[in-house]
Amino acid sequence: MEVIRRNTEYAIRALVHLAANREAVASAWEIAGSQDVPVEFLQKILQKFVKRGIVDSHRGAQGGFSLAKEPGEVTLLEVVETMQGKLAMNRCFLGRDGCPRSPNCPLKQNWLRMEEQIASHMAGITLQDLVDQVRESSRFEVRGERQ
Amino acid sequence: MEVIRRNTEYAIRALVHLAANREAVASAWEIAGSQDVPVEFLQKILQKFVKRGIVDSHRGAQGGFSLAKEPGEVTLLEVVETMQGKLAMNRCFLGRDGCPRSPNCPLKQNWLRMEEQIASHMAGITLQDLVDQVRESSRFEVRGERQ
DNA sequence: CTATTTAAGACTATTATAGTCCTGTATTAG
DNA sequence: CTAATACAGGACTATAATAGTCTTAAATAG
Repeated sequence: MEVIRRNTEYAIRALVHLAANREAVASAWEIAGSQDVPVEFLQKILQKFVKRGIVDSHRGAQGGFSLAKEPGEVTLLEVVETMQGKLAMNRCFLGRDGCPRSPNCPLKQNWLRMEEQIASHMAGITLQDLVDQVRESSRFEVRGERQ
Repeated sequence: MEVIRRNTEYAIRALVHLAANREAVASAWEIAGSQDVPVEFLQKILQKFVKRGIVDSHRGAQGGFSLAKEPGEVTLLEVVETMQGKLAMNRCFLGRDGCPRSPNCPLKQNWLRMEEQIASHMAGITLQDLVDQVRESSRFEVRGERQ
């Protein structure tokens, strides 16, 4: 099973790109190219972040997208939830109006605790952290490759 | 997003049923009825646990299924993994043979840590725990309902 | 022998995700 | 003012994953 969806992964990569080139305005086309994402799809994705106020958009020639906040202030949790909503271990399905077993469901509390664990873990990671880590590791790579 | 799938939920309920009526052999039909699960579908599900040695099956008249292990020895993790495989936050998709960004992927370690957290949480819960919790909470209910 | 019940695989239906396309509107360079 | 650029948004299609059904075979209790 897979928790993080494709478009969420795309979103993260795009935002890391924006965070790395802070100040600059990058077009969807440019981002898509550098991050291996279908352009039209990426546009859709970025729109969600614009609505959430995480990304600014600039129409017209020389337009594009830029981060609306400091990279240190955008958490992975926000990004993931923007794309796929609140992560749930299990919203109980049976029963039209909520799970009929709900009162004595032995798992509810456990699922909730796991959800909280993941959420708080994600809330502790910011775009800035990701940018830093990428820089760190690519420094090694470049050194290695230079002869 | 939803981590636990429908059939996994069915599986858990079925196993809790078997754990609660330890020793007894219950037919798929009986379990399905008491747990609101489509019978044929449940059969498919139980087969997986038979193969894993978690459930014993008994063919023929008066046959059915029974737990092959002590309820305290079957963990939620085993159950979930039997149904949906190892839980992954994100197996990176791009690239035929693994993610090309892998070397400097800023998230890999984070995803792994989260996966471990969830897995160890689930490994700490057994069918016995679930049965106990159900008994606990239904005691209240019965009391409440008896006028 | 016959009812019952699991085993197993093929098949279908439904839903979720991924991806495309088209039309419109704002912006800006010239 | 105009043409080119680039986002906005909705409709549409494709693909894949999940859920669920059906059919035939094999085992076993009585």
